[in-house]
Amino acid sequence: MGGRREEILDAALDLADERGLEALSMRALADRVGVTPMALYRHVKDKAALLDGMVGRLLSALLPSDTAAEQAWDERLNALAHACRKVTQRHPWAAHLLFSRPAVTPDAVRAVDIIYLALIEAGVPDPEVPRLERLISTFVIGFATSEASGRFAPGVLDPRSRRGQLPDSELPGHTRLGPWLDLPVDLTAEFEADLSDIRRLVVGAARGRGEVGTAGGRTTTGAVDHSAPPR
Amino acid sequence: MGGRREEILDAALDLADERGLEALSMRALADRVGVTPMALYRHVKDKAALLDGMVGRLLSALLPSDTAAEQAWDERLNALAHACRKVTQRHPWAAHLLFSRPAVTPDAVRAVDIIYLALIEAGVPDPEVPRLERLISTFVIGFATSEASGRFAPGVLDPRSRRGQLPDSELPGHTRLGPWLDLPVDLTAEFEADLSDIRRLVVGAARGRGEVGTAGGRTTTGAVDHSAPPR
DNA sequence: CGTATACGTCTACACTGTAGACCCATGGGT
DNA sequence: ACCCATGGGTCTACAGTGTAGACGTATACG
Repeated sequence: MGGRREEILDAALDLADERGLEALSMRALADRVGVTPMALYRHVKDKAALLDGMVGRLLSALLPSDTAAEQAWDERLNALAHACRKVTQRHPWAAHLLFSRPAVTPDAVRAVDIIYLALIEAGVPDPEVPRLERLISTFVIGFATSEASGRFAPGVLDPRSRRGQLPDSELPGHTRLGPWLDLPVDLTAEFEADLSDIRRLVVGAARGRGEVGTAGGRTTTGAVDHSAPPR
Repeated sequence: MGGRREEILDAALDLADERGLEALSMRALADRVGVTPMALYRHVKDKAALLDGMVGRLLSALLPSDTAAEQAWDERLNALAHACRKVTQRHPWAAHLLFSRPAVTPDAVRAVDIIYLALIEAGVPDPEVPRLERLISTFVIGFATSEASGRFAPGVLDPRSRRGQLPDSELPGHTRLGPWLDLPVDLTAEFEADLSDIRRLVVGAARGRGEVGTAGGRTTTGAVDHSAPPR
């Protein structure tokens, strides 16, 4: 009963993987399923709904495949982050959709809950947890999207020629960093390092930390007000 | 000489602001400019090039409007971040484009340079600067995009009904956080808090920091190898 | 004068998403 | 035996989309 919808979604996934998202038209998809374009609308309200269904399928297939709940909080966070990156590596077209559609599917909520639990276990005070969840997920999805859509490096022009557009005097930072900019980046290592930094940030939030403050004399604590519990 | 192109780009900006990005067709734009669709192609290679030109114009108009270079590094970072968010607040459609098109325009490079300089001045060791720049810009753009495309909250369903899809036993994190999830979030305050956290992360990278380590016994330092300077 | 250059128009093509009407097999219920 | 609801599929048609190609025209410069 109704396995047809999943067939269609999977066909759409394959098609997008092979020929890119912009090649995913209702007609092309119908062709691949071996059916008339309009037949798809029996199983999918819209093209938008089709896309939603596709990311839903991705999330359910790859995110909460966690058999191990015995790991430490930071390992669980890491696993989730890497799973997310793996998805957008396998399906680069999906990255943008993760941003456009709010995380409203059950599996997405489940993923959020995993992060909540990890933060709580890390000792982050309850009122801070939602903010940190958003911070983490935003960064992870942002990194994955940047990588998938080529915002990080190579592009068509290497950093050298990119810089060439402007006189060196306009770009003191670039000239100062000089050779460091030209080496190829190992994005996996960088992702790891970033996650490690974020982990540090979480443990910082776990102890009340107010003394680490910035060098610039600013006094904001980085915490939103949580003096009074909500009614 | 060629002021026509800017006229067209500005008309496109206005149109996208008023009626959204999906209403920006070559025909509609041509109408607004008072011209035939094909006339646009004299000034713009593609529709893609049109979009690129639009974000270029946004960046050049709003990002490096910095008259004050006398501020401390963290204030300059803050200013840049807030400018970015302001852009995507005024032009929500632009958020996705920031991710899709690599930062290749001169103004984008200039923005990157500003971040480089700030990090250097903060005392971050040279080899770490590019990574931290990517981390920061990724987060800032990610936050702006999330906000602009409704990934953060309200959406159509409030958190209560969202949670309702799943049994509470499946979402221990949500139930534990309970009331904190239902209050409206002040995204401006949250952004500020996030930036403050990131600032802390930067000063952490500035001193060699290796002792803060995670609670879980993991020993990664978060730094990529920078023992040997590149040739 | 001639000619190049910038700008614009018209027509046409191949595609897109999708509304509306119609068709046909299956399986119960009466 | 009938009827008819339901799930699946087809055909046609419409309004839009981006854009290639050929053709026009007006100004500026040799």
